[in-house]
Amino acid sequence: MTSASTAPADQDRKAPGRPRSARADEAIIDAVLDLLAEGLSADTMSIEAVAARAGVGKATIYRRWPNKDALIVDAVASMKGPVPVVRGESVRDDLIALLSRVGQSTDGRTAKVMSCLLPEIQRNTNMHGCYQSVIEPRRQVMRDVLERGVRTGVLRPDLDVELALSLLSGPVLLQSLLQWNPAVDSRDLATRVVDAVFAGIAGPAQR
Amino acid sequence: MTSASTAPADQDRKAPGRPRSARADEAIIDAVLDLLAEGLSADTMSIEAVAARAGVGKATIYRRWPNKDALIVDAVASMKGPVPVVRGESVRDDLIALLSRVGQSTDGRTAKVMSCLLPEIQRNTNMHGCYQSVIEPRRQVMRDVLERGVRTGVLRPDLDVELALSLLSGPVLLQSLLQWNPAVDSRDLATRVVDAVFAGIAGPAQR
Amino acid sequence: MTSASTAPADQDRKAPGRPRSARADEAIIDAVLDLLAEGLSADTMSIEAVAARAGVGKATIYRRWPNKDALIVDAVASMKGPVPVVRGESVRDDLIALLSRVGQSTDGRTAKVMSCLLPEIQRNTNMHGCYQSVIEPRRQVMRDVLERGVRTGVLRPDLDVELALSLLSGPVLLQSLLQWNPAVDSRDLATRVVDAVFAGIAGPAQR
Amino acid sequence: MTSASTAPADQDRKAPGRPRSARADEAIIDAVLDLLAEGLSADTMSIEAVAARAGVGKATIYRRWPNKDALIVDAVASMKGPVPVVRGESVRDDLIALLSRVGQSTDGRTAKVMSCLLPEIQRNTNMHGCYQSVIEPRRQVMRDVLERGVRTGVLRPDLDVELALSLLSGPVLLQSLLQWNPAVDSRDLATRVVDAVFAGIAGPAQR
DNA sequence: CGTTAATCGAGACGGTACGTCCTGTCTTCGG
DNA sequence: CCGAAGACAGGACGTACCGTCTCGATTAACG
Repeated sequence: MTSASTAPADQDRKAPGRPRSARADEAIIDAVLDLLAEGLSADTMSIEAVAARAGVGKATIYRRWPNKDALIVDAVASMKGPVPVVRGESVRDDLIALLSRVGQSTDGRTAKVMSCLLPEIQRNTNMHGCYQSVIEPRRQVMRDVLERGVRTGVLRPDLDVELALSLLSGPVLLQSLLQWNPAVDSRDLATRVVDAVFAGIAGPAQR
Repeated sequence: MTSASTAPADQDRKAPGRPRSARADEAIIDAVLDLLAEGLSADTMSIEAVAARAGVGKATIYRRWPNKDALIVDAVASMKGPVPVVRGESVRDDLIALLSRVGQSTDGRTAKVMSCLLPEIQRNTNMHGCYQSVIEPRRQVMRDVLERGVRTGVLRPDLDVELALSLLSGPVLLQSLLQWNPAVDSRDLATRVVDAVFAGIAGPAQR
Repeated sequence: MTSASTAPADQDRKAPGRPRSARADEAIIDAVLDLLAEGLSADTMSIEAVAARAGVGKATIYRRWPNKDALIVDAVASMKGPVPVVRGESVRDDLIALLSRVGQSTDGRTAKVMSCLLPEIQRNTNMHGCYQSVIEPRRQVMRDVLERGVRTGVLRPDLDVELALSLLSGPVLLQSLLQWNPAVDSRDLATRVVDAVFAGIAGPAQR
Repeated sequence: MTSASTAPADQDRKAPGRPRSARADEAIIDAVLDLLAEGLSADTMSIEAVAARAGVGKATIYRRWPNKDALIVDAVASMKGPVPVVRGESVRDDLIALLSRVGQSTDGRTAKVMSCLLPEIQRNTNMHGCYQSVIEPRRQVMRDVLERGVRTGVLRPDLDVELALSLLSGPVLLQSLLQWNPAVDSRDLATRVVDAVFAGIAGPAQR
């Protein structure tokens, strides 16, 4: 996933010279996440600070990533961990479980860092690769759940899956992005969103 | 609205010396919007570039705004124009009208600039004032429409208005933020979102 | 003399904007001379160290001089002080006086710094301006003395003045450049060189 | 002469392992001389460029020389070739012959490189070894010629040999160092210097 | 003939300095 | 007093080398 990963099977030829230090990779990624968690934005964070924190020369960073954006993309991607797996029984429970993970993580700093990712994407062309590696796989899991729901009749047969994807993830993402209310419980919000989207908001006069 | 605007009627005392040039104000705001429309982010945009584009000295900018963030907030706020007014007949039509305006504008550059605003808010404390002056008024208009819907029975009597606000604006904002599909028509998306949220996505097996 | 000297009479138009600080000029030159006197060579000396020592930003240095070489040339030139004036009575005494000053100065650091100048000249094209501003004026003084000697008959009527210039200054400069023997007294060496060049080294068998 | 030359007779123990490549030695020295001849100074020349030009790893250079200065000293020393031998008949002709070689060589690049040597000596302590191996032997040859001249009566009996050494070599070295006039013929200059120093420059009024 | 050990090329390592650019403040001038 | 122009101290940028190190692959002489 890391752009600098020297896939050993890419070519049978292995690279000459001293191999790159895995410890440096870790230290750099860790330093980026630390600094992001300390509240620095992607632009405020300086490469020099990353190098100092990681105990690494600047060149060691620039050897691996062409620019700060690529570095941050990789750092964030590494933090997200594996793509979640759903239980596959209840469509509603699966959706709640998936949405609960948005903007939350076992690791404390994940929550702070995650919201740095989306903003950069739309305004920074270099960040578009991030979408592919991080966001899209998770969207695909949710898409699968929705299609299963259509097949089993839990969801409307004429459902626009992409639209439903937006209906569900939009509100949750917006909350984590803008943190209008940081006290909101992630699981509780997810439950309320799923239920409301399932049932609709129309009243008696509408039907 | 401009934080530095020396409202002449604010005090009976008139300012001594040369009054500030209104032309400079306009030129500066215009330059900021131009640069944002050209794709620069709030951080990439340098004050020096704004000054050069506006044909103005840097001091003239710093005399009016304490820092770059405040300048951008004002620039974006000035661009959004007046708070929209709804027709007040059909709740559904009013919601569609409001959501259609998100991420779109008569002015071509508005669409590009708007999505620069939200990302900055949650990570930049200086930007929180922006929320108050730009976003919240528009949320209030939609909140009013939703409450009217509850009263008239078009919406559920037990509706959580804030949640409904998120359900409706989340998907639309997310689309404009991430521009997953730039070809999406703004009005069409708004219509589909409103209808889906009204009716819900649950299928026959669910009921 | 300073390349950055904003000659006020150069144009009747005076520069707009804030004028350059004379204190910064002095502080920078002083820092360069200090560092050179501490034994750093022209290459070992870093611009960053100069800026730190002078309490000045790097940009303030680069605004005045295009590169390190030009800075050093100016620093050394400023140190040499005014072109010496001879008494004009005895040709021999004038030559001894002029040669004594080579590689020596009342200021302690001058001696250490001076020898940094010549080596750079021949190998660094940027340094050629230094020759014009520092060395050549002093050569001209000695040239005048020699021509006076030819007119008064103290020196041969067919004397090649340029060659004599080399005969006299070569040995003295070489001593100061290479410091083969740092204990050599500057005035004593000058006296012995002048007398030997006057009389020649040929023995009885030669005449 | 090479400081790193593992004299095989130095110890009876011969080194185990793969012996050092003589081709690498040559290639490195050659690359240094090439780069110097291309106008790079001792400091401008980077070890990395030497390694690249020589087709050699950097470690192969650092295994042989402790630093750049030592490398350059050896490179220049190797270029100077053997100490010249004089014919021993005419003192004047021998001196002219010796001085003509200063700053000139059959090899085209020698002339360019030689003047890089002296400047470094006096300001770079690491270079002092260079004086011993290159310059002093040549000075000794000239010293012998001068002492022979004193014995045979061609030169003054009370001649200060060291001073005479400076009188003769100073002007010639200075010319090659500063290249005030690159068109000067080396042999012609030597002749004029020797004759002038022999005869002195004093005129009729002096005697 | 296989072991051993120093060599080779290549290049990554932690650093330092480069020269450029931008920030937010200041200092001058003319209007 | 305002406006423009621009200098100021500071600091991050991305590049280039430094001198050291770590690789796999040679390349001899020794056992």
